[in-house]
Amino acid sequence: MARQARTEAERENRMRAIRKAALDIFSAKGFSAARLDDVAAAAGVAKGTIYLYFASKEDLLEAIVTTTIGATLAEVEQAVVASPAPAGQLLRLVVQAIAAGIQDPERRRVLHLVLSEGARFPAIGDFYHREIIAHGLRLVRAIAAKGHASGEFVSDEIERFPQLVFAPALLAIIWSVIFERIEPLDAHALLEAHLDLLTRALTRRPA
Amino acid sequence: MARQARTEAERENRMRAIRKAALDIFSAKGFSAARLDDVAAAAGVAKGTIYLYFASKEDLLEAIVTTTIGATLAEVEQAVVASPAPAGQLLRLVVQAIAAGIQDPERRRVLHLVLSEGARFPAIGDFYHREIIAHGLRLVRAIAAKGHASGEFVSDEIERFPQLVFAPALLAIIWSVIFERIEPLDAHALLEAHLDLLTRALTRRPA
Amino acid sequence: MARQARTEAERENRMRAIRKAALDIFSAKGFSAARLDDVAAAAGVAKGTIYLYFASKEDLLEAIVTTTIGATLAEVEQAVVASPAPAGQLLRLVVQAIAAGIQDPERRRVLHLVLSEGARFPAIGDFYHREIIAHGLRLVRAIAAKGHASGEFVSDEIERFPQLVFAPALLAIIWSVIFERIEPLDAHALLEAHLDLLTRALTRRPA
Amino acid sequence: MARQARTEAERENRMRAIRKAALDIFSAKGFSAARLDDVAAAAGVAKGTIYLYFASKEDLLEAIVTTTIGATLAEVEQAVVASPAPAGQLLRLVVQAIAAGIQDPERRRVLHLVLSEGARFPAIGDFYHREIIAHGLRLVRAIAAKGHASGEFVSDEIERFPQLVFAPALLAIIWSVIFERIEPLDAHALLEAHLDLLTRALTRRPA
DNA sequence: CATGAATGAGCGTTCATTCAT
DNA sequence: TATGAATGAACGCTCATTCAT
Repeated sequence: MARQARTEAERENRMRAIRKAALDIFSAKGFSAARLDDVAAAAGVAKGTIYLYFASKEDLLEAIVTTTIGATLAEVEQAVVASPAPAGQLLRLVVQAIAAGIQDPERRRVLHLVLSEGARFPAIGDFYHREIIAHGLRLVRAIAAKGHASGEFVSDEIERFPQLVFAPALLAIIWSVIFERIEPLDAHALLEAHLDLLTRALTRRPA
Repeated sequence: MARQARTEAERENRMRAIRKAALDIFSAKGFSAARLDDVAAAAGVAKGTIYLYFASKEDLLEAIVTTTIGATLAEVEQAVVASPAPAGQLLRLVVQAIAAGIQDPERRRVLHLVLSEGARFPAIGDFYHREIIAHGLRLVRAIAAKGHASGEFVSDEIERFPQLVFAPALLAIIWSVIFERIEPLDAHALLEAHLDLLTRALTRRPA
Repeated sequence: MARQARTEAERENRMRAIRKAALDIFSAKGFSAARLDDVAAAAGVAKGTIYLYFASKEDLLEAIVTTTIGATLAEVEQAVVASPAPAGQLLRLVVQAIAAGIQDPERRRVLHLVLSEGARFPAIGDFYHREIIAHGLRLVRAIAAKGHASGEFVSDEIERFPQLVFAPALLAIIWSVIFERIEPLDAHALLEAHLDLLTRALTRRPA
Repeated sequence: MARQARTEAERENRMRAIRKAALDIFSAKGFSAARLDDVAAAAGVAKGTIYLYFASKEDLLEAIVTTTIGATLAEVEQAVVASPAPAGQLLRLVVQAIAAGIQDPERRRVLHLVLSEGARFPAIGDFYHREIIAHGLRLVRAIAAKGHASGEFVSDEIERFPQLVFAPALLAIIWSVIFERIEPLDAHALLEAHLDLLTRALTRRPA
C-alpha cells in the first residue's frame, strides 16, 4: 500500500504523480486508447486510488491540461506591458518565451494532448483558449499596435493575425511528436529563423 | 470483362463510401472512440461488410489517409519545376495551392486525423511524410535555392526551414477544429498575410 | 458460437433461454449479487449476447417479470364473470387457481423476485400491481359482492380486504424459499384449510 | 468499573447507531446494492469504524435481524400460557400483538429484510425461524389445541396450519413496501377483518 | 479506538472481430 | 458477396475490506 496522503501537501504530491503518469500514458496511447490500469501502474498506485483524486478519466485529462499552464507567457506579459523597448525587441521576447515554453517535453506533450483531444472535449478547448491563446494573441496585438503606432512596424499583418507569430511553434510541437523520428527538426533554430523573417518583414529598415 | 469492370467499379465505390463514412465518424469521435457500428450505419452497409474491404479498423484509418492525397501539390510541383517565373511568384503559387488544399473540409479532417493519430500509428506518419511532407519541403527548398541563387531572395531561412512556409496552414487546420467555434479565423486571409510577410522578408524590397 | 437466431422464433427461444437462466441466477443470488457472467454461462451464450436481447441487467429483470404472467387468473376471470354458480364455489375456483399458480417452482421464483426486488424497482411493482394484483382483487371483490347480494355471504370482510384471500398463498411462496428446508409446508393443504376457514366464516353455515 | 461500564454503554450505543443506519440503507437499496460508505455516513462514523464492531457487511445484516426481536410475542406467550380465558380471546390477543408488532416501521423494515435476504443467508432464515416463527407457531398451536379440547373451536385448521394466523400480517408488510404508494392498505383494519373471519370460522356459535 | 486513504478483485457494459447463413 | 448475430477480451468504475496513522 502506498503511503497514505494525509496532509494537503502529500495529497498534492499524489495528484501530481497521477497526473504525470496519466500524461505519459495518454500521450503514448491517446486518451481513448489509454488504460487507467496503466496509469495506475505508472503512478505506483492502485487503480481505485485514482478515483480518490479524480472523478473520472475525462476529469483526469482536464486536470492535466488545466494544471500545466505555462507561467512563461504571463511573465512576458508583465514585462512587456510597460516596457519602453522597441516593438521588435518585445516581439523577440515573446518568440523566445515561446521557444522556452516548448523546450520542456512535458509541456510539449500537454500541448499535443490539447491539439489531439481538444476537438472532442470542448472544456479543454475553452480552457486553453481562455487561459493561453487569448493572452498570447492579446500580447502580440499590443506589441503590433505599439510598433505600428510608433512607425517602427511597416505593416499590420500580425495585428490582424497574431496567430502567425505562434504558428511555427505549433508546427514544431506536432513535428516533434510525429515526424521527429523520420526527420529531426531543430525547434530552436526554426523559431530563430522565424523571428528573423518576422523582424525583417515588419521593421522599417534604415534608409 | 465488362462484368469484371462493373464489379471492380462497384468495389471501388463501396470502399469509397466506407472510407467517407469512417472519416466522418473518426473525425467526430476520434479514432479510438469511434465505433465501427456507426461507420457501417453511415456507409449504409453491414458491420461485417467493412471487413470485406479493410483488414481492420486501423487499416481503414490508414486507407483514409493514403487515399486522400492532395493532387494539388503534385500539380504545382510540375508547374514549378521548369518555370522561368521569379521565385517569389512560385512561392505564391505554393502558398495558394496550400490555401486551396485546406479549403476542402474533408481534406482538413484528414489532416487533423493525421495530426491526432499520426503519433500512435507510425505507418501514417511515415506515409504522410513520404508522400506529402517530403514533396512540399523539397519543392519549397527548390524555390528557395532558385531565389537565393538569382539574388531575388536575400536570405536562406526557408531553405533551412521550409516548414515555415507551411506552419500557418497547419495552425489554420487545428484552429478550425478546436477554436473556430470560440473565435473564428479567416484561413484564407491568414495565408494571404503570411505570404505578404514572407515575401517582404525574403525580398526585402523597399517599403 | 451458439447457433445464430435469424428467425423471429429463434430469437424468441434465445430470449427465453436467457430469461430462464437469469431467473435461476437472480433467484439464487438476488438481483444485485447475481453476475451476468453466470447468467450467460447458464444460458449457454457469451456475455455480450445478453445485450443483443436486453438493454441492461435491470431490463432483463423486468423482462422476466413481465413475461411470466400467469394466464391462470385470467382464465378464472373469464369463467367466473357470467357463472351462475354460488359465490362460495367461485371463491373455491379462485383459491384453487391460486394453488395451481404457485405449484410451478418457476413461477414461485418469479413471485419471490417481485417480492424481493419490487421495492427497489418501481416498474416491477407497477407492472405487477396492474397486471396481476388489480385483477385478482377485482375478481374477489366481484365474487364477494355477488355473495353478499344474494345473501350467501353474511359479511363483507373480503370485499373490503380481498387481499385476505391471497395472503396464505403469499406466505406459502415465501415459506418455500426461506423456511422450507427447516420446516416443510404443504402449500396445497394450507390453501385447502384456508378455503375451509374462509368459506365457513363467510357462509356461517352450521358446523 | 464505572469506566468500563461507560465504555461498554458507549460501545452499545455505537453499535446501535450503526445497525440503525444500516437498516435504513439496506432497506432502501437492498443488502447487496447498499454501500457501507452510506451506512457509515448515516451512522456518523468512519467507514473503518464499522469493522471495529462488525466483522463484515453480512455480519452487520445478521446483527440487525438478531437484535430486533420483538419482545411482543414473548410477552403474549407468557400471558397466554396459564390464562383461563377462552381460546378465542387468546387468539385475539395474538393477532393484536401481531398488529402492534408491525405497526413500527423499523420492525417492518427488518421483517422485509428477512423476507428479501433470508433466502440467500441461511443464518438469517435459521435465526428467524428459531427465535420468532417457531414461537409464534407453537403459541397458536397451543391456543388451537386448547380451543379444540374445550369444544370452543369447531375445527383444527389453525392447529394444522398456524401459519394461517400470520399470513395477513406478512401480506401487510410486503404490501407496505411494494404497493402502498399505488394502493394504500390499512394494515390494522385488515388484521381486524382477518380476526373477525377467523373467529367466526372457528368458534362454535350459540345454538 | 477511530479514521479515511489505499487496495484490488469484481462487474456491467462495449465493441472489434469472426463466422454461420 | 453481404449480412448481422455471436463472441469474449477489455475497460471504466465501484466498493468491501485493510491498515498506516
